[in-house]
Amino acid sequence: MDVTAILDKLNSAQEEAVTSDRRHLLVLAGAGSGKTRVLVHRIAWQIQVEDVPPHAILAVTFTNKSAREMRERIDQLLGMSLRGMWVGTFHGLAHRLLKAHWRDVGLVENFQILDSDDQLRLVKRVMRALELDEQRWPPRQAQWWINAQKDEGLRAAHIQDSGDGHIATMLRVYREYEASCDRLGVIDFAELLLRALELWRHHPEVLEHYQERFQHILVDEFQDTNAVQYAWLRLLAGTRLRVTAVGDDDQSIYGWRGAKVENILSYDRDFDETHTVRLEQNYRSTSNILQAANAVIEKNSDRLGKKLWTESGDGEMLALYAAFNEHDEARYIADRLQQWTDDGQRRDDAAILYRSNAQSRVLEAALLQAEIPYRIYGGQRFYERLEIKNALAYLRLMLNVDDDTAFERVVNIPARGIGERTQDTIRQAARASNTTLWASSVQLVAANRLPGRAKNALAGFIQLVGEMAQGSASLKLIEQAETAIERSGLIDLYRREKGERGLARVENLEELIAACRNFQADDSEQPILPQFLDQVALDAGDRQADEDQDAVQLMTLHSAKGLEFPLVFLAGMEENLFPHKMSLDEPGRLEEERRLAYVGITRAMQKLYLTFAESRSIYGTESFNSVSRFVRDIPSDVLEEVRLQNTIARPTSYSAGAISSDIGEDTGFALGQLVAHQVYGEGVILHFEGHGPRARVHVQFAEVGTKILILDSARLSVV
DNA sequence: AAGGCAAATGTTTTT
DNA sequence: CATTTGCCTT
Repeated sequence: MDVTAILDKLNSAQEEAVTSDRRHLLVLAGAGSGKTRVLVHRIAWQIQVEDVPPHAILAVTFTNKSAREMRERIDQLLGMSLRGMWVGTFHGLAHRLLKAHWRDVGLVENFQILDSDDQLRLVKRVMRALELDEQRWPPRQAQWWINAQKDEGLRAAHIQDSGDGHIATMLRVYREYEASCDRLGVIDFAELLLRALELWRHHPEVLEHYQERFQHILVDEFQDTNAVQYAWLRLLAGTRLRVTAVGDDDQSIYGWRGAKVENILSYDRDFDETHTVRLEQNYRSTSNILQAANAVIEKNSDRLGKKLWTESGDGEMLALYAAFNEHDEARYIADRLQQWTDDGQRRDDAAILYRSNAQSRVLEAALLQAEIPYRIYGGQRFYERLEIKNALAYLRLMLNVDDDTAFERVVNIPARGIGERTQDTIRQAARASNTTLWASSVQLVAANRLPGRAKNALAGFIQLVGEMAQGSASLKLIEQAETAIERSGLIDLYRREKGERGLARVENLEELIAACRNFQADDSEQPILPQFLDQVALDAGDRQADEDQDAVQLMTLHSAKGLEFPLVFLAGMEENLFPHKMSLDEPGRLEEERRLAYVGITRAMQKLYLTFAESRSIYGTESFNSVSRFVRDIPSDVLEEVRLQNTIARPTSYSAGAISSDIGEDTGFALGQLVAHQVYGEGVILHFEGHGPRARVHVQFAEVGTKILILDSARLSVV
């Protein structure tokens, strides 16, 4: 076997990782160090050199995107398709297992997946049934709590009722929620993983079967595994399977979602015969950028420790822009982007990253004004949109009229006179006779136990769905989707909806049809619709953005993980915003913010701009934050501060809002001068900044504190 | 049952 | 500030 193709172009650390023959392997892969490459090449190594059959390999990722990418790259490298190899997300694999072993874990055969939106609805209903005050007990919080327990592997029965009011209440909701899920035959995302774990725990024979089948497990983004995923892996690994874990403790940014960095920190304790390889050579960024990243992350404790380096040159300095406010910040970024494209660069190569979504508005406005095309990532995902979920609910009903979740969702959409009252009656009847909403509706109509109007409306619905379902199993997927969207009246409903919104909804429904057209079933023997619905439930649907236009990318730091851009802006580098004020009190959470900063910095390949605003309006109130501590951690020899007209070396400290100043010679004012403002009253001039029309002045007012004003428009008068 | 208004509320979100 | 939510009216 010629192994040169597999080892070709790997550096020594990468090669060490690819070829390691110790039982377990931990690859600590720094940002931009060729992590996916190592994973893919190691799989190729196992198949071609170690003669492991593809079906004995299990590769686990977190996102569908990376699963797809991995599969593609292996196919490419080996020049063949590896049928039989399992590559998927934790959730996808869990789903696959549960589909095969539903009986063993107490599920119904056609169990449905509950997404977070459906989950919240169900939690709400449960809480209403328990007569809990929604003010006092926000359903979102209960949902959060339940998921947190599940992520830790705790069922309601495992949790001790400490008598504490809060926990006791949450526990009651959890119990009821569990019961409801069982009754409805639905499972949420966390439950997929938990059941898959219980499958191993309670069915050794099943576990053994898979332990015999697989020889290698490879896990990507290992730092993001939660307690259940980790336990699942350890059980599967048993004493024979070999595990390759690839991850970066410095990029663990999902702790708030249950991810445990500890898993990677304690890997070689829990798995014996472990070899650890560090990938520290970076192929992405300039040396200056890496220096900044290293300096920021070094301040964290509890690291396994890594230092990125590169063979490429220093590159450009990092730039820091101190904006007067968020609008100034946005305008500055737009200016730089304009220049970038004027220099002949692609907008696609530039990204603006921020801590929270709320920051995107102002940036958008500035880009719009500057006529710079942009694309926003994040926000609502395709399959989570209202109109899409409604269409899918009709599809689910066509497949199975007893799908209560779907029934409830669309029984009155479009409005057909089946209001809250009628629905309540149906629910009660269903519960009383222990049957589904559909069955009890049929009974209620037949038994004439509803007011005339409601009865007719409900009978109409029953007939409609019945007709839609009729013979639909023999139709093509796309025809079924058309039925769901048109016959249900959904499309007309949204066509009538006025404004942008209605238009967008109609377009989205058309998009759904297109998705059906393109859908490829895994198993062509089986009916296609259920396969489509399952896939949709587990795939958020890559955010539908028109890829064709060259556009600047806007996204949160979290969504930027794994991506890279020649030009990056990190906007809003301010205390309280980043690190976010919610994370300030706990050291652990602060460290996660720091890792987020590290992730942000390491996205940049050539040029990195850091910007912050001295004044920022958040939710209507103005706040003055100092520059982020993460900026202050960047060594001054790789960072230069940008001023409006000229560039000066970065001052050594930013303490107490000290901003270097130019003297406003031609302004008629002097430092320390007493001035008056029409609104703020009297104050003292502290600093001048900039020149010409954008010159700013810092004034300490007696009554309202320090304000930064644009000199031209402030209309200050000498006292 | 739909539409209008006031009130509440606002970190990050792979599945 | 701006959007979503829930309550209330017709």
